[in-house]
Amino acid sequence: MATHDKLTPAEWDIMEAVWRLGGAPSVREVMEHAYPNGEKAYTTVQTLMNVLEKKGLLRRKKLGLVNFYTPARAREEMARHETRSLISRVFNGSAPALANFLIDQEDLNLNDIRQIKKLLDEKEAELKSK
Amino acid sequence: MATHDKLTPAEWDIMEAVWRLGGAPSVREVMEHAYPNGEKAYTTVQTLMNVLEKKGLLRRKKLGLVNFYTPARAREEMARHETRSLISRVFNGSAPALANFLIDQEDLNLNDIRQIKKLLDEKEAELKSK
DNA sequence: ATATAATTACTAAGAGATTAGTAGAAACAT
DNA sequence: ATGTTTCTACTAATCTCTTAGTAATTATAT
Repeated sequence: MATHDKLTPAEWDIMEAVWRLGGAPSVREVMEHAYPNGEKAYTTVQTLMNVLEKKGLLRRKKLGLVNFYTPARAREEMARHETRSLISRVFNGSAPALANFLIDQEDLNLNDIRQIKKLLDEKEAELKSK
Repeated sequence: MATHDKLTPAEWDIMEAVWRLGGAPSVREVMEHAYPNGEKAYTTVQTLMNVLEKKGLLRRKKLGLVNFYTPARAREEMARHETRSLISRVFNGSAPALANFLIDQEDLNLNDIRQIKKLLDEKEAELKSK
């Protein structure tokens, strides 16, 4: 249920911090990591984290009187989700179309290109072997 | 001013229709194209289009008593913007990281791979010639 | 000419996102 | 033991997005 809620920007900030910190950070740790200059109030961060728990993206465990939060999904999983959403909205559902666009529009240097080609070779070999 | 407002999902729907229709469609044309089964009320579409005009993404011109709208930005420009936003949020600002992810995670067939390689070759040649 | 239809401008209600305050409990410092 | 800090739970204000209604205006049909 609520298997795939989309992350809002503020929520993404929080998740980034949780993923980055690793383990089971508290509200305070997340706040200090995500907003080192007090950009957001403590209770704002707390609220966001509880919203994320309700959405099923964080898990909460109380030790003593303090809540500790762990991510319910890997960052990579979210990256895939966001990427697919871009592909379907903007590139008409075609991953190759996004790839083309990237190569056309974004700044890739010779090194990048070489590396991407290597990956493609590997993928190609993998496909052929099946 | 307001040089780069992000498109919300509903706004994206509208812009898609405007881009697709070409020329200078009216509210009714956009509505019929974007929501052929009356999913949204006429005035909803109207409101969205006026918001988009305020945000600088559509231009409005009144002929007789009817407003006609033209996109203020090309679809490709928006695609670039959205893609960059993904790259910076999710891929730590690295376009090659997204490319790698795509190749790893998305379903590319042999044809796709061949075509992407071709593009890479062209890009490589272009870079070397400078 | 009068009713009907289409369009606009304006307004607003409801939902979701963002921000943060307040009250109360627990721990801590002196 | 009392005052300070830190945390939670709860509440709420504000903002943005989404949806659509209403009133006025113009065009169309008969």
